[in-house]
Amino acid sequence: MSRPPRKKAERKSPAERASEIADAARSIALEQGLAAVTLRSVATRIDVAPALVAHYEPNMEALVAATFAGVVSAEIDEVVSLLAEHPTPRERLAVLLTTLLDGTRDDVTVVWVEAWALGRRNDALAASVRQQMDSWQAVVQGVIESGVAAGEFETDDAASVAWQLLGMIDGLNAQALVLWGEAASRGSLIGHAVEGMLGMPRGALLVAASPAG
Amino acid sequence: MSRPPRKKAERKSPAERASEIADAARSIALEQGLAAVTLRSVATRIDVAPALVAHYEPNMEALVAATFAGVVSAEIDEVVSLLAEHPTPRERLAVLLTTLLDGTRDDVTVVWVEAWALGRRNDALAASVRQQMDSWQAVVQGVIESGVAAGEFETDDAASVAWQLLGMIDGLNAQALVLWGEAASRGSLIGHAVEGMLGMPRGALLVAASPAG
DNA sequence: ATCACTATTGATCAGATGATCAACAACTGC
DNA sequence: GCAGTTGTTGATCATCTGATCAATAGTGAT
Repeated sequence: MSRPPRKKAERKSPAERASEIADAARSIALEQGLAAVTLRSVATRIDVAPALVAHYEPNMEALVAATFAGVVSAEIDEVVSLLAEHPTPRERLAVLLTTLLDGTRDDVTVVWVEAWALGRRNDALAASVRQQMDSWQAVVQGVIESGVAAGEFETDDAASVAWQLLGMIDGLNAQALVLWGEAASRGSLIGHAVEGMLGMPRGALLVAASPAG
Repeated sequence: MSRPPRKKAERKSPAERASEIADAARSIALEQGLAAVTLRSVATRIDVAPALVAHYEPNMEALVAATFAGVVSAEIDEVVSLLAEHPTPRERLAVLLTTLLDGTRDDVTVVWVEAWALGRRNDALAASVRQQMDSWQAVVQGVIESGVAAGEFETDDAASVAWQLLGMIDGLNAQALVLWGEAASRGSLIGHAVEGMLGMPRGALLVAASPAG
């Protein structure tokens, strides 16, 4: 009862239509997960025939993979610029943990979780996943290395610590996504865990993390 | 070229057939993931008509949920009995981390990851996931509490530490599943993380963890 | 041996999915 | 204006999914 049968879509330039498709795919992914990004769901959202979406994309695997990459790289950029606002490595690490674990980005977490699962049957997506994980790792490793250089952290393998940290964050977010209220608040204890990994005194990391936290 | 067209399935007792179906679903889940557990894949594996599987199960959601629960509860039982072989809480915790992070159970990790994703569209599965997470948490919490009582660990919230620990383990396993060789070895650093969470001296946890490790 | 019971099946449905292609129609350049 | 280019579409396919149901054929009880 809500579909005024679409007449004909406005004719647009390929570039414009392509980005419209990408945007639609992106918002569907964030709202309903990657699995909901289908030929027809994308077409419906921008009020266009399914065949048009197929015309613009080589195949759906590619669109899903590209959508995943877009969502995650946007998240990375956002966090990176947030980190840039803070002077010391300790602060940056604290902000990193806080912002990634406060539940603000649960929609992105859903995308991650579905990407891990779908990636087992979508090679292009699997490649995107590995690539974005590498990007994340590079960001975290950078923070850690600067902290080591500044004498705030202590480790001889910043790369591994970065991987470990990412794994922990992802796991806690996935867990929170499923339990949703049942589990303990994430983030309070991970501080001590990270202190342990980086040879910091107990409580040194999250002291005065956010001004009004 | 490999299907001698099935003639007729042997007639079996309901109990026997039901467990045969459960077993088939279980092995499919471990070999190919939960998403591969379909009416037809299960029927094919036990060489039976799809309708028979439907006859034994109220619906596929239920079978998938039950299969997940079966896989995970078996894993829990296995780990619990492994823990029972070790006397001190510190050893038990070390064994717990080691056995869950050595890659031995990657097939179960796949099931977990797909359960998180599929659970968003399968309520019965979502309920099973929450239930099994609770079971896991209880096991870990028990280890931690015994360690606190023995004066080996230090925390005033064993429940939260258990949740945190599980989240970390799940995340690291999921990560290892995707990267598979690219990432650092899991488990070496988590020891220090856990030491941080439980107020232990650096290196105290994984010393002499496994006899020949 | 015959009968009632029931495990099992083939056929079939409805609903998704991705994908292709000839045809239409709106621009653009001449 | 007219023609060529091309964005767009409807129709249609092939596959996969879960699910239902009347009909068949073993099985155990009498």
